[in-house]
Amino acid sequence: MAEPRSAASYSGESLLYLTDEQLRQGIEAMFFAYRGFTADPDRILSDRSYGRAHHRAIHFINRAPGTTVNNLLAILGVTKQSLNRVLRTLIEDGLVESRVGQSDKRERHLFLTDKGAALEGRLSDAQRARMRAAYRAAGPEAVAGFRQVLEAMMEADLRRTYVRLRDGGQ
Amino acid sequence: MAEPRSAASYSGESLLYLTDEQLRQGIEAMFFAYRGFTADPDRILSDRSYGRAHHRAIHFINRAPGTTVNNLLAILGVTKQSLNRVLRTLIEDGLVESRVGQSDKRERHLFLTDKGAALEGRLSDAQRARMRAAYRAAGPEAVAGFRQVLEAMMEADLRRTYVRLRDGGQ
DNA sequence: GTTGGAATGTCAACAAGGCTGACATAAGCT
DNA sequence: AGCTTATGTCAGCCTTGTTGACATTCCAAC
Repeated sequence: MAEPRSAASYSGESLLYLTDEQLRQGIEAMFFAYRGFTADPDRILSDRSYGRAHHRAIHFINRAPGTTVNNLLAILGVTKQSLNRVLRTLIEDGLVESRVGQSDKRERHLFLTDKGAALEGRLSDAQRARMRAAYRAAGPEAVAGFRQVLEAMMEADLRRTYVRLRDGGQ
Repeated sequence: MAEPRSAASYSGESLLYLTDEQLRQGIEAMFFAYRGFTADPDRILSDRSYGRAHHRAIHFINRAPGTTVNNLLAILGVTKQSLNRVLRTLIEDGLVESRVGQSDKRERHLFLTDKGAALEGRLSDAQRARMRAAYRAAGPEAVAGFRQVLEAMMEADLRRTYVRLRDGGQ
């Protein structure tokens, strides 16, 4: 007990929100909340023999129509082989269309079909409904803080991707 | 355009934070932030042939020493077969100790060994360091909002588990 | 022009970690 | 004695991550 705890050594400003206990509560909140976050789409997908990976692909193709496979890889952070398997089933099932690039024929540009857009809508609606309820319960100031902390938690390169998507999309 | 958008139909209070676009940004923030959230522990574990499932088990055994298998199942939300596979390797490797219950000898109470506690420390330190940086960057009000929104996003039964852990643990 | 490297995407095989189902064992409860 | 509960285990399946090998296409250097 010779050394004061770092949180107590600044008397002017309260740093009690940075104690190990507070941080651990935040970590556990993140863990439990993420389960809620994915629960509704998971339920919808469990029928169709699709999983979370399909959801992610559909989401970002909808978000940036015409994106290339390579682009999607960078966003999703998986290997191209892993993504390819998911894309193949989505293409076979007629949810995604893959068009060979005009300028560069190595590239494939990805689009949702009507059927794909329909599933995307169902998944988004469910996920947004939960998000909306949480936002409404917490209020606008809390939401602003929520977004700030999440943004600070991202790895630098993903934060750039996130911001680009956010500012590019409307 | 005959119908006004729901966000615009209340003139007294700004509900602009509930637009679909805002909600989608929140969804994507959650997705990218969770990657950052797990990145550091994942890196540490990738050497050892352990994965995220081992991390979760170790975390909650450390959190509630002496917890039973059934208890842990409820917290983690996986099947006993799945958890058992993870626990078996942790016990074999001498990170976790399983003691038969005194009052009810059917139960197994789980504890971290010194070796297990050492790994838990490394993992927590890494995860807390990122959390601390994010908290510090965002500030105390943002952190309060962050926690509020996460809590509102949990499924009801998990929120109870979360609150019980939070209030029980100091 | 040809050729060699880089970029892009596909196929095959494997591992982790979810899942269900069936079953065994031991212990508590009625 | 018989039912229920807690736990562990085996077998087999699925999703989704991985690496390695390979085909196609583009581009730049020669």
